[in-house]
Amino acid sequence: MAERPLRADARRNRERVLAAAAEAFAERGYDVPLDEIATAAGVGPGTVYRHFPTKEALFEAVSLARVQEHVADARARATAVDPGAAFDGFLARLADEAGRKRDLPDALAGAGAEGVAEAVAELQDALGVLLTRAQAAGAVRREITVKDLIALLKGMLYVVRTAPEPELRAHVYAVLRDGLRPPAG
Amino acid sequence: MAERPLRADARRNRERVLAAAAEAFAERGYDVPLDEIATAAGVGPGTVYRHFPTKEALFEAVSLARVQEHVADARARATAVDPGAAFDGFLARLADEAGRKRDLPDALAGAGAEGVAEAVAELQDALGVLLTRAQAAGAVRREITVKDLIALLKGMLYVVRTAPEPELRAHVYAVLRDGLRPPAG
DNA sequence: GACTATACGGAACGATCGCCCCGCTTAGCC
DNA sequence: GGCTAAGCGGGGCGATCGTTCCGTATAGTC
Repeated sequence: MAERPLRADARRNRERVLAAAAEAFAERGYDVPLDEIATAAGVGPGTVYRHFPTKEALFEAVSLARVQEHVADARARATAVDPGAAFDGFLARLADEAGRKRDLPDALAGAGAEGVAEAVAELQDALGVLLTRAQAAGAVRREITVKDLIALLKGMLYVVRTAPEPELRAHVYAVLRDGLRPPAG
Repeated sequence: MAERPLRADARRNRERVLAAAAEAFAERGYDVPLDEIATAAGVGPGTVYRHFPTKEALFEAVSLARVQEHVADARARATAVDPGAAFDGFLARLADEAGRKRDLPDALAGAGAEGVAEAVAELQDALGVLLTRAQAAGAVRREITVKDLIALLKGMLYVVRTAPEPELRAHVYAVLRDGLRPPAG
């Protein structure tokens, strides 16, 4: 165990690779060749493999960071005075982020990764709090489960990713938000 | 021009390839190796290329058929007495179909194909009729455009494709349907 | 049944890409 | 400054896959 600390250059390179990968995956999805990520990081492919055993592992590392970011966001909103607004705020931020990060839907899908699945579970918990509170406040229909919600979010992210027009996005968001409200009649 | 008619075996093989491709794309998306499609069709890869200049062309042919199927469906519902029900029916059928056809979202996306884009335009027209009538009947909120609707449909198809549980699908459908209704207040 | 254009099958080519190896460089330490 | 282990780079291997080529088979025609 007792992991020896990384050499300074190694740590720097690891970070560069992560940053380059985050950007590359965000812009072009999982399909970017690994060599391109390496080049963007100013590093050889071998170096990437020194830090991440596999391309998928690299993707997972990036996904993990992405998901955890939103876990933190959800937690931060968990105690807001207005549960409905807190819920909406989370959705809005997620939608906004998705416009810049092509890989967000895939990250949420987990792709069968160990650590990411755990983070998604955390996200479920954190989102569950937001959801339950919003439901209790009458801002969201009651039969929706956290799983439903995450599925819907993935759908929204997918739409946003393939449709850059802000107006269209706004409509999609509005439909989702209103669809989540308790039915009128 | 004056295309000479295909030889009998050629026409049979062409059809087999199309059928095999439709099934393969439906189940596994665009990523199925072409050789597998050929094998499933009981044909060599060369034969596939005799009928379709490129793998993408084959995919487009399949997509075209898929989209046209729904164009026909939309048109058939255009004159129904209850515009709201007609609209709902179209949505429901589309959602149902998506469960069995992984490639439907991509087909709708058009993927930059000549003929498919045209079919999607037709779908827009046909859907536009359904939409306008549903809006006039007060069954769908007015600010939604056909483009919004198609984007939302793509999102729904994506969700359905990645989530096999029927209950979850039903919830997603319900949220979408209710989100499309005119807001209560 | 023979002839020919059409079509078929599948081996092989080339490009792409994930991943590994190994000789060279360099950080960390005395 | 010298020593050593950690780290680096990039050439290259192997697998996958789209596509092509060409010798063989067969439908269509007389």
